[in-house]
Amino acid sequence: MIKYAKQSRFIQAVDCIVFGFDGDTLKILLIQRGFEPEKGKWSLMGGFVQENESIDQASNRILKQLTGLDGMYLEQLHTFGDPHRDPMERTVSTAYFALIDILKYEKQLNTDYHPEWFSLKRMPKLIFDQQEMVELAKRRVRYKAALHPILFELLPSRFTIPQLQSLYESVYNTSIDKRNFSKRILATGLLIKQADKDKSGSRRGAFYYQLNMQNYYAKFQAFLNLIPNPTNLIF
Amino acid sequence: MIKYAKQSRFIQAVDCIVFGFDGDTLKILLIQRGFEPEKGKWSLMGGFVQENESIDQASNRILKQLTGLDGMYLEQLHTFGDPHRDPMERTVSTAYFALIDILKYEKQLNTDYHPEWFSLKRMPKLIFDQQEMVELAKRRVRYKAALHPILFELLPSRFTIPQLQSLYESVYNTSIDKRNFSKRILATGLLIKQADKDKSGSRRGAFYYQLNMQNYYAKFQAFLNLIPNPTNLIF
DNA sequence: ACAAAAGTGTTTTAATTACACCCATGC
DNA sequence: GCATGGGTGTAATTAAAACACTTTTGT
Repeated sequence: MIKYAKQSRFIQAVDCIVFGFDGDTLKILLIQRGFEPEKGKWSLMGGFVQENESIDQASNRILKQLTGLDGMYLEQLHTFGDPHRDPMERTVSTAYFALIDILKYEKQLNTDYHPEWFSLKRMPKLIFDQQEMVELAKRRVRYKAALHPILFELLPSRFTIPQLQSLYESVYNTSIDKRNFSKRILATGLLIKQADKDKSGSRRGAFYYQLNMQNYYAKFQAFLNLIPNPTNLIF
Repeated sequence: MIKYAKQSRFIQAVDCIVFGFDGDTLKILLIQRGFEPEKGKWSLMGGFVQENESIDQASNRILKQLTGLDGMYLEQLHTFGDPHRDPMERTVSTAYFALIDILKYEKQLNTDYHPEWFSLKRMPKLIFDQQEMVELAKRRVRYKAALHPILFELLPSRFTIPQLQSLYESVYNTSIDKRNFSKRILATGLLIKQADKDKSGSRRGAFYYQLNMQNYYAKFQAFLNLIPNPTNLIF
């Protein structure tokens, strides 16, 4: 095949920022890097794009290989292309972020590469420019979650409104009035009330809800009001 | 230098979608591709990332080389990595979009590569997956402009409120009540009224305004209400 | 009977929408 | 003097925010 002459060719990498929620704290999944340079250091789930796969496919494959996880929400974040970001060799990396329910994927999580969940507040230093990737991913999640119902991806398929509220509160590091929160959330038409309750959090129990998937897909791209005072947010 | 063994290396490209406004219509800048494959076909401003530059730098360089334009608003859009997107050779392309005032850059526009402005409604077919890039860029601009004051990048430094309104109307393909529009826009605190008027559009003339750059940078990342009924928008 | 979390309704305030007339000017 | 686009104010409506008490139930 004729090829583009005299052009440089680079390694194309993918790095995945996996956010998880365990019902209490927002966490990030890290592994110990399996090869040089920086072998053994805490790192994002990363790898190289192969000849026969798209970068979207590569991100899914790499996540699956390193953690056993698949089928989760995964979105392209940004491409990092500083010529010196990887000291070994020029590497362009496209970062993706994923959102999962830690408990749901607990059994699926493959421990070959010793993945660990870290609280966002107590993360180790990461290699290369991965700290920057994580900062951008955090901002993107906060930004997007103010308008779109992505945080449901962090919860089990059945969840309670108090659980949902505590998730929003931890993402925005704020406290929200529960009367207004439940009004706002129910007004989206995204939730279907279940007949039974989660009794683990209180004596009285809180009703379970499930997503109305029809409405979820239909309204996903629209602007929803999911948090108080969105106009005052700066990212 | 030791390198990553046995990994594929790909061409890394950049494609730029340049949106421009001439006071009347929202347009896109295209050139006739200067090399094979698809030589002579209408195309985005594209090129290859070099050894010594970041992809952000490459996007600026390529725009400058092909059009003479620099210093405009330029933002990374998305990275396209389908293995067959370029039939010649596996190429990963990072798309950027730019926003400029067509008239302001008219003199700076270099015609070596025969760039032409096309109305978004009457665009020729583009090569590879560039149509998809343009669609995504249009959606991104509409999305972002509903919340952030990016459309000012399409206007001269001095502009009138009717001009601004007609820009919003053409981006959202709608008509907006002028009383509400001017209230909304002035309420942002982004505009400084000038003493003189633009007499070109009417006998009476419309006052010029300029951006308050302090407030512009300060509020750029915040959520602003710039269009009516943002909650009803679907992108 | 009481502690602990769930659930709910109303008032107040703020934001958004709808709507119509006068103004300035060049011809 | 009239046609053309520019500029402005107010009332009505809707959405968001503030706020407190009752319910359930395990101990």
